[in-house]
Amino acid sequence: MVKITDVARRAGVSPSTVSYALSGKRPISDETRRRVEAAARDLGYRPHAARALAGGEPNVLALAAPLRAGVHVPVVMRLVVSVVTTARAHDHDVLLLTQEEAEAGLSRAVDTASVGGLLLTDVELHDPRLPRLRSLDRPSVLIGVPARAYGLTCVDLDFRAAGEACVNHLAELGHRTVALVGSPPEVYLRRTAYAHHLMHGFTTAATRHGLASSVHPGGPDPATAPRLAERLLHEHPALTAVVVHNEPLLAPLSAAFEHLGLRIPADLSVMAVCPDDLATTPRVPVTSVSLPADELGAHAVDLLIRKLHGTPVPETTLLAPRLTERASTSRRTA
Amino acid sequence: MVKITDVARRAGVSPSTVSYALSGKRPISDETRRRVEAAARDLGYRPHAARALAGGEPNVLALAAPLRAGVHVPVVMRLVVSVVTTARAHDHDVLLLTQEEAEAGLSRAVDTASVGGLLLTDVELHDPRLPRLRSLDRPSVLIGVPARAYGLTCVDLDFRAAGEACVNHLAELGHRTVALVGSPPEVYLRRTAYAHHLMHGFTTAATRHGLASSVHPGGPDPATAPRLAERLLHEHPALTAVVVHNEPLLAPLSAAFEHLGLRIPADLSVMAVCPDDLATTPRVPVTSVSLPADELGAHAVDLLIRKLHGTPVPETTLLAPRLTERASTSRRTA
DNA sequence: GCACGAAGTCGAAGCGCTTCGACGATCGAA
DNA sequence: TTCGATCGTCGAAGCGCTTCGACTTCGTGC
Repeated sequence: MVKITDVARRAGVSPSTVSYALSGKRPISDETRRRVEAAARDLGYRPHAARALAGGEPNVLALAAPLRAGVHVPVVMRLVVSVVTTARAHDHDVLLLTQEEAEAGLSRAVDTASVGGLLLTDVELHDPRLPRLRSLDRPSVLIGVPARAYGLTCVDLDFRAAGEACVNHLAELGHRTVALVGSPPEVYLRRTAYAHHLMHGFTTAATRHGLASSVHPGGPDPATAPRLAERLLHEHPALTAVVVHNEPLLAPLSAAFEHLGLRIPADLSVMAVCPDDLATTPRVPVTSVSLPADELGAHAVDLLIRKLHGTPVPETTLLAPRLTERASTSRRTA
Repeated sequence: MVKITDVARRAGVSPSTVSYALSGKRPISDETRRRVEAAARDLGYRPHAARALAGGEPNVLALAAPLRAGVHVPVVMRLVVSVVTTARAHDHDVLLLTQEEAEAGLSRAVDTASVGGLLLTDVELHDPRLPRLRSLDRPSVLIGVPARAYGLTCVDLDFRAAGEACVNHLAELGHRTVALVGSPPEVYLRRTAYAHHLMHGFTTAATRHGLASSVHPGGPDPATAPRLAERLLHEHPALTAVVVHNEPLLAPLSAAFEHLGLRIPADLSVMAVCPDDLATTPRVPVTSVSLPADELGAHAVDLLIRKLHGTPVPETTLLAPRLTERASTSRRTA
């Protein structure tokens, strides 16, 4: 392993000069800097973790991504990838924490490895990790907005507005009875923030528009789609529009409705809240509010990096929902 | 932050005694050890990364999981989770590296953070990361078996045997014309190890049994399933059995065949190589060779930890394929 | 021509921890 | 009783790096 003294010797300067030349924290003559840089390059010098010890900036972020039951894996994965990629762009690596020891894991990560900041996903309204998080004096960013966000930095899609946007769209199209097919029950039982906010927005907007509305957690298993479709139609005969906030169910549910003889959108309008590419999977492309997992991850990391630099950042950043009309929604005809 | 001197002061001993008491590397009287442990507990002491600097064991593993096009995300995620979980059980954390800078990332990880060992997934037959890996003198484990595995430690499902097992099973059932629906083309273009080995096993066994066989890369998009089903039947009129090694395509492809009027297994036997729970997704549960992602991740970490401890480990570990008969295969009747 | 500040460099200290070499105490064996 | 071995503990060194406080040159203004 090539160390800073090796570089110093080769460049004919002292270690501290190498440090300054490489970090730019003190003025160094062009001549010297060039020699140092050349030496570093020739030797393949890469600074060692000791940097963190000696007061250098830590360059690892911890990502707490508990993969809990009921979350759609590909979406989480996209988030993870965008986090890692963005972190790399800022010259940081990512330490991955999962379910196990969620709370203790945070503390451990903070001082065991040279973790500079924390990123939490799958945030619950009353997330048990928050007290620990507040007590740790490390910058952190939540991907998701808990009930009490005071003093925390949060980013998320504005799920409440997303729910409202769906209902507004359907109300404008003249629909009077709408249903939300949401995440699996366990997601609501945990009071997962995003699911809660979306449902809240959906219900509120429906009430405001005077629509009849109902909410149905959907199983994660696509095989349950046909049964669910039947149940919806049976329990709500006047139903003319469905909002699906459940990725694995979207395509099979659309198919199931068509199987039951409903034409989309003529007989039933379908909307979704999901990543854009999923919205085009069903036979009829689905009008949807985009779930920008990549953007969320990138934004979260950007904020965290800013906090690491001591730049003040907004407390809660909500990405405005983007609704894209596709072929699955139309004016109510029935 | 609580440091070792704090604990030492509170326990009324010197820092070195604390270190020894906690690590057990030298005999310490019960009395003293208890006091030290109590002090550490009271103060909430957790050792800092400096440990690595001073010659302690590094406790971070790097997981290089390039999420390349065409791989089935949920399977990778399962692998990742089992790696993280198992690593935690061994008191290690996991640094996640993705696509970007695959090769440089390895080197960086090794000396920037206190990474003790490396785990590579998505291994290609002639993986460009291998030279770098060999030059780094850090223990590593590949999840996947490249063409030249000499001097490396690899773990994987025995995909070759898996391919053979499928064909053997079908041959025993009297099938004479079989097809393999494989991973997306890009996976083969990269010469991804697992896909290659499975195809190889499939083809070899088919030849040995004198079966007519064909191989068809399958798109990742479920929507392409109906077309693919038609094409298969059209190009191979005598086809009576299909092996699917393509998770997202399994259910839609089964459905597509049934849609075309084929009864499974009466008219067409279907097999899969996939995680067990996916095999039960299609209407007719599919006879399958299990893809034990959890086991693979756990095993890989176990091996890596053993290597970190200096224990010799086998060069290549191949998990024997486990074939489970379900309702989708039967004796050829046609 | 001199004092003074800026530019450029260096040496040394210290980050939190482990580990090596001592050192006193205790104990059994001679 | 004495000697050596063992046990339990401590102090100090050092891991690779950053940073602070000098110190030495210069160039500039008067």
